[in-house]
Amino acid sequence: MEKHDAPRASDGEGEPAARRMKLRRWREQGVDPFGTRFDRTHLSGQVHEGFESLQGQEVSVAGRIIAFRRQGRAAFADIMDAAGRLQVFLRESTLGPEEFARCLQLDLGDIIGVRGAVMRTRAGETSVEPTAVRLLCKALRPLPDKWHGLKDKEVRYRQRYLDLIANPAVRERFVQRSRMLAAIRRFLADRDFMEVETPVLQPIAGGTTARPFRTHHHALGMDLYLRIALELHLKRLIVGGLERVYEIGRVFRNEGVSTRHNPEFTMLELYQAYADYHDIMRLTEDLVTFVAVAVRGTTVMRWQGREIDLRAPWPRLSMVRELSARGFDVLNARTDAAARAMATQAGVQLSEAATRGQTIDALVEAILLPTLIQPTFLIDHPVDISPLAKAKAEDPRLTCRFELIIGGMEIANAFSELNDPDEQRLRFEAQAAERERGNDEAHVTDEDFLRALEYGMPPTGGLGVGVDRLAMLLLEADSLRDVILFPHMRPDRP
RNA sequence: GGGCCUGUAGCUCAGUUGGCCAGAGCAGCUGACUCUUAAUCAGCGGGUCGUGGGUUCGAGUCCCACCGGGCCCA
Repeated sequence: MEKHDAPRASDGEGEPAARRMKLRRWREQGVDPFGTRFDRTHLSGQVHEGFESLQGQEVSVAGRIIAFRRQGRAAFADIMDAAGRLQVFLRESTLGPEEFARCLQLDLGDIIGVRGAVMRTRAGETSVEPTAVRLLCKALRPLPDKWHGLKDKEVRYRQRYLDLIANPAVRERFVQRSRMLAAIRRFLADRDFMEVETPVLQPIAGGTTARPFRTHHHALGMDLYLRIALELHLKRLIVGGLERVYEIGRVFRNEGVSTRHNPEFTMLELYQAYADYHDIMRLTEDLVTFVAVAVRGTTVMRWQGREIDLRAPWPRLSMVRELSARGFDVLNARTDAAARAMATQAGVQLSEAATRGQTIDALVEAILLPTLIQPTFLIDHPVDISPLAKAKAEDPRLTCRFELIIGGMEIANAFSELNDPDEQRLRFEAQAAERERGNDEAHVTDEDFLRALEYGMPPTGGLGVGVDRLAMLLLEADSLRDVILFPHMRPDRP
């Protein structure tokens, strides 16, 4: 194979080989292609916004080259930094022939720092005309197509950094997600909630009904589980007198992957002593509208082709009454079997052992949820699917619990926390019986938690919010994968 | 778990009924150009057509299996 002085794609495996050759050339010229630091004075946005006062002034800017237009003894490079793009106007007469020639070795994707005067081109483009250009990082792979961008969803999720480089809207969405989290923290801080962190690795995974991930602690020689909820530790803190606590953290559930499910996702859970679930409903209304206005400046969202107005108050809807109104009086069916028959009739598949509560739950999901587009508090959950919630005094078959439904999605779940340790023990025992019957999602008895309750937990209202789903709504995303930076994917085969 | 769709150059895509069909644009390389901004102009290189089988004289194209991804449903 004939060797040329200039890099040729045909010499190796295409473009990466050409870039490797340029890498060598920079080194031969005494330039470290992976620089250390650069004193930046301005972001691209500041140059654009402050042009009037900056014109003619020297600034230092840095960023990735995303476009390069050669024009004889001049060239235009567009660089991208955290704030956006900025044009760099490279001229041989300003840089000198040697330095200019060097700049022509730059590739799309390289990261450079430049120092020069702020100016405007004849075409009116605000630019920096550098007297010095420094290579800060050589890119060894080419960027996605400059015009069509990066569309392949698999690559976008697996190599999110490329998505962020190529698609500004994606970057903006994650900036907004960050603002959303900040707004939640601000809201809770204003109400004297204290942020805490509790264990992810647990000997038993409780706080909800879900299948956990299992892992192993070698030194202790024991299996541990990744948490499926934050609940039980946070309630221990209420016992300990912290009174208003919250945690925003990752939980892990060993279930399927879809546009609305990711095996690890972010939960917000908060607990407020001396409150009940009615208080928590009002708090939830305030929280969600506050965050919506903070992030979007409005309570009106456009989501999956529908308009959703988050303005409070939101209706409270009894699930059992609602089902009953549609001819499914499951709660008062004579037997569990009769209850199941109603569901089957409605075309809902159930296991043979489904309890009345599970039957109601399945019917709600099939019949009610899809109709609840505007924010709605669904209340009156059966006690057997709510093992940690206080029962209603007026009907002990139901609990003081609500789920917030928006856009047909469960966004939040809350209740007046059960604080009677003996009652809690009975609930755990009922769950254990469930497990015996083969439901491996049933709640596991947590003796340590029961002991904590025996010391006394004040009446408490608790709330859990699916942060990613809330993000879908507020950021108007169709899929969870569009609000999670690195959604779960099967391992890529090399 | 079920159904539908999908995988061709670094990126975005086209490839008729199976037959000079392995292509285009961008990106890359060479050259020209000191105000471009999807720069332009001339030329050049680049492919295990997801993987493995099968049918056929002949497969990117048809069949089967597998791998990955997307959407919808339970």
